[in-house]
Amino acid sequence: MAILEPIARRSAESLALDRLRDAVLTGKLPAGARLTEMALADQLATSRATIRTALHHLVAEGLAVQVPYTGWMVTSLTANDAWELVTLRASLESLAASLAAERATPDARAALGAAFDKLAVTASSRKPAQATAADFAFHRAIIASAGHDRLVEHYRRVSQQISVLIASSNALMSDPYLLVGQHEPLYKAVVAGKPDKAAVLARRHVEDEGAKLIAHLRKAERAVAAPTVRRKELKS
Amino acid sequence: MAILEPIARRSAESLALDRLRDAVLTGKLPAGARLTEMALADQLATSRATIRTALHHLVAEGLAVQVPYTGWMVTSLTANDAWELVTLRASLESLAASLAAERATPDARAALGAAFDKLAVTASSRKPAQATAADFAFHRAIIASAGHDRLVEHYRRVSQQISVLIASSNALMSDPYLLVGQHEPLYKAVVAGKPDKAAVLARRHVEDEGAKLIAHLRKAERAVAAPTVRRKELKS
DNA sequence: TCATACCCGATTGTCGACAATCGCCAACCG
DNA sequence: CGGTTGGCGATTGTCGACAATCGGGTATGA
Repeated sequence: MAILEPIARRSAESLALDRLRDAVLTGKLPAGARLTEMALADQLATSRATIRTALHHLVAEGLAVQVPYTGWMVTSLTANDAWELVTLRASLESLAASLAAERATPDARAALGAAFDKLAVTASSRKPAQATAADFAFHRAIIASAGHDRLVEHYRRVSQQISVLIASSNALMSDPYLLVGQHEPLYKAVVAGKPDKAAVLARRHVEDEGAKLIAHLRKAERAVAAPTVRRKELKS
Repeated sequence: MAILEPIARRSAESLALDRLRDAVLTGKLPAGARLTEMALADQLATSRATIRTALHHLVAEGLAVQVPYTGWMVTSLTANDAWELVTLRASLESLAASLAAERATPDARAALGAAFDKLAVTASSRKPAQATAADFAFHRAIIASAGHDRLVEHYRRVSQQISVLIASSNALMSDPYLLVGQHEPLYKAVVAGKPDKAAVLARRHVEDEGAKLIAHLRKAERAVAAPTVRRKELKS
């Protein structure tokens, strides 16, 4: 019966949001960039109203901020923000690991195994970008295995901002070759169904990696006198 | 010098958001209520655009949901949602208690003490509504003491939904007389500067209270066949 | 030379109107 | 009589125009 796929007719708002989110996460719109409604409306060939709701969603996702009567800009994050994000992520991921170990379905276990295998493959191939992607995907798989919709949503908000942080700071993450060893204990604890151990390992892993990121950012902050973003840099 | 307060000229959007949030949290707009832009625009005497951005914020706060081309409605929560909210709140509050115990400033400690005293007073006065308010305020004080802006934001989102849940279910919370004893160990652990103990106590307290709420909701769900909200009930 | 007041461009805030879409219901056909 | 199709009312999605507000620059005066 089901021969034809449904054609997804999506609203312009939703399309605009996807474009904007992608541009931010890939760094095409760098942290701190000013977003003017008219310019975006021109570029995406829609009206300001459409752009406006897309920007509201972007703010809800933590990727942009709005200052009244002045404008919108891509979230700009400091080392202190990084600390906030890491501590939050550690708590959320710890909860997810615990739940995943406790109540993961066969499907979830399979997805988790696939994500871990993918991580192993990309890690040995030594391509940093792919390895980082697989790293994030593995963590997302753990979150998904928890069977907790709101947790997914909160985690998404936090991890997306961390993505921006990493992209905008050229932070060098761990050597891909080490990735497998860093994730293996957590993976095993989850599939072995040991909630408490999984929770501890998840927290420690996130905090360890986070500590490197934060240290990197603190050093960078000391090096440059942070230029406050002013109203001028429009640029077509 | 500071004799006159600055007059806060706020945008209509912001005012509308406040009205809507208040209506939801006080139950004047009950869970599951349909929100039509035109009706709200009429009542608040603004345009649909203003209402729309306010509704977007309400969604971001977790108090409403939007279904494309169909409408907006006040968040309607099930027992499973309650489980999600409680587990999340426990993790967030545990983190907050740990941080608060570790790095709370004198100001924060003072605020915490005031909140606890207020709780003790209202608890002995046996006015359920005030006691519940003081309960929430005490927990908010702990979150604030953590010095973690994003944690405040995430916690707010979770706790507001729990408020809706409690208000809409007439869930009877603990006897006010017991409130002090339930919070005292946590309070002492925080001001004594014992992060690990505070974290454990916070988690346990939230989960214990949450278990009661969830049990209450499960029973209520079994009793009534949940009526699916349809498009009809408009009501002027 | 410095402080003050004013003006001006840029951008968001607000509005009303039109188009697209959805769910329901009745008419229709087998 | 059951199922399908088409239309209808209601609501959101999208648009362009005008008003309110902000920040910076400039003229003005002592």
